[in-house]
Amino acid sequence: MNQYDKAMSAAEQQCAQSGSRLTEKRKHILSGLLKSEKALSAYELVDFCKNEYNESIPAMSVYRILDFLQSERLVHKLSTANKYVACSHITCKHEHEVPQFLICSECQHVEEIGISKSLIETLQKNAKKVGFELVSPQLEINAICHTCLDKT
Amino acid sequence: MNQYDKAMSAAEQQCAQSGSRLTEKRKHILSGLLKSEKALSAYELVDFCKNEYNESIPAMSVYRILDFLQSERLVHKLSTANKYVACSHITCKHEHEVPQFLICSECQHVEEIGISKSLIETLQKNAKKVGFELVSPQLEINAICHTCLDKT
DNA sequence: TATGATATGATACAACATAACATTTTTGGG
DNA sequence: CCCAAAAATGTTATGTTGTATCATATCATA
Repeated sequence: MNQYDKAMSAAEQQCAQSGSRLTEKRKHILSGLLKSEKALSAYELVDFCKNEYNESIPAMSVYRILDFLQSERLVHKLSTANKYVACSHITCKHEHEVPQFLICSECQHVEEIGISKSLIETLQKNAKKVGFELVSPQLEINAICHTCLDKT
Repeated sequence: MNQYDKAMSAAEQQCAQSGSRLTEKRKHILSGLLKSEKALSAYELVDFCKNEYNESIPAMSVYRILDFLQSERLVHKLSTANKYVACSHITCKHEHEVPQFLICSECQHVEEIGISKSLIETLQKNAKKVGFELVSPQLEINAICHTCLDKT
């Protein structure tokens, strides 16, 4: 079974477990994110569904579906880009770590990595110094991927 | 001289040094950010100029002025919030560090702190592992400030 | 099959942002 | 001092992201 199918079936499982439904439309949106190299905007997902499935989903519904997928921890929102990505760890069993996203400023390619406990502790300590408590931090860092670096 | 005046005069100096002009309108926008507890959107700055100076600046101009102020390193954009803040270190002489912003999810209060060399190195190393080079990273972390924590 | 809960549709609009072109203001050389 | 070039700002239109509200459809089950 390839990565895409694995992710889809893991998503099914996740929803079954939480007693929610992974409907056709929700699957289509998730599939768009899984198949894409880049993070996609809600409106790009509207286009994807039109092109791939000849299905017209209103933007409103896409936003709702994205909210649902985020609540199931299947999708992340990149707030710096106003775009969405499938969680890279859908197929993992272990608890999700605090996610960190590296976003290529050139090609928009995104890598999701975990943050080590010690790094989080450092961030927490620094935050505390100025009177803040981290809640559910998520790091988004703009960088350049090696593919794009090599091109220049 | 109070903090506000210090910041303004440091901004003047900075612009003089780089051979650019800190016009009235640019000063007004910067003053809005300096006086505000929170990060402000471009449109909130339009309102500020109307209220404070009875001056109607089109949104377009505010965006241009914000671009200018950012290029002079007097202002930062918080991409997660689509809002803008005055740099906390306008009055410092030393080189600007990579900035990190703690943003209160409740009251929108923002604290800017520097990131230690060692923390940056760690981030850099982690990025490299997945094929990315940091360029000019900026961390934005959503958290809760103690004032808001105490309220609940 | 009726009922309530969940999911989706339709319409309108708010908030953030930029493109393209026009006008005004500033500045420095003749 | 005046003119030309450069810089700053104005005007208008439009693009992009996101939400509010109310209507309708679909599903799960008693």
